[in-house]
Amino acid sequence: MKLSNNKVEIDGIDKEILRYLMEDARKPILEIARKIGISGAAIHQRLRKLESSGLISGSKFIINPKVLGYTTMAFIGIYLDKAMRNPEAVKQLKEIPEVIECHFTTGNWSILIKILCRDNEHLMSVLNHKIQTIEGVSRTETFISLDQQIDRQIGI
Amino acid sequence: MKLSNNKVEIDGIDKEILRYLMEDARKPILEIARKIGISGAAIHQRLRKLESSGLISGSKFIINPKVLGYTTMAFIGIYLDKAMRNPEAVKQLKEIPEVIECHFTTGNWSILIKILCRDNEHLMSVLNHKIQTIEGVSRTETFISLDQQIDRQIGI
DNA sequence: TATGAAAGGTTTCCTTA
DNA sequence: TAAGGAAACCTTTCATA
Repeated sequence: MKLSNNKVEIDGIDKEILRYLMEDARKPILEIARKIGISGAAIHQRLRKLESSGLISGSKFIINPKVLGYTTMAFIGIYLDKAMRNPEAVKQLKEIPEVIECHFTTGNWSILIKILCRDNEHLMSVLNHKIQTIEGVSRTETFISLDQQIDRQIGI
Repeated sequence: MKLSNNKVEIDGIDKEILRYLMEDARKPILEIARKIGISGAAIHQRLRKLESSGLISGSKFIINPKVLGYTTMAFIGIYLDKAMRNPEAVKQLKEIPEVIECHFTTGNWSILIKILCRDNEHLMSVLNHKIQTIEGVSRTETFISLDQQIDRQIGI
């Protein structure tokens, strides 16, 4: 149900279903159905409702980049020239596969990105040859993530 | 196959399977099997291999926090007193449900976190009553994400 | 909002190349 | 070591309450 403030209302059963599937998207629906005590078809119907409300944006297999040799994660604050149209810079950032997040932010920087590289040498090369060469990028500040301690979705 | 440099070697079929499942974790395996031209059982066997290599860390339903009323994302750089043991601060950050990422970083801050709040008022309350009250936190710098333009996994 | 039933998909095991 | 067939179980949709 969609409330006037545009939030979606979900009940305890919806939450229970989502908590299982947020942990493991391929958990058998019938297994969840037996734990909750309703039919599999009822769960499918609720999932369709949650999908059309926009609460569920999809499902993903999560791959571990370290196993592919991507061991260096970094945040980069980007200063853009006043003259530069931000959307053009973002368009170019999208072409860089190492860039995995990009945010327009308040504060000193115009843009904050998260990037994933094989090692420090690769990071330096992406900075010098891909980020710094984008038109309008005047300066960057790099923060390497030495260790990620928390990575989760909002609790429901 | 695990190479001496600890990277895992995957072939074109593995990549094709993963590309489908990284987009949609519940995509029918038999549908993928028909597109690739091998049996469903062969795909399951490859997925088991990829799981035991650690390349696949699991699967998740992705929920859209905006639909639950969480519209304000922010990054917070945290300065810790020298005396403070960082792991103790992280332990306390894990208890704050709004904190969805936490990184030890190089640079000015000890810790960089990403948080998800309902609105600016909620953000201010988390900062003042939850983050700043952690022992050892001396100062914070907040960057609100006005708009996230890129959010993806590493390409394979 | 929930159900049973039916058609098709998942997953495992065993066998084969 | 990688692939396929078969069997038991699960998913998904539909008609229906």
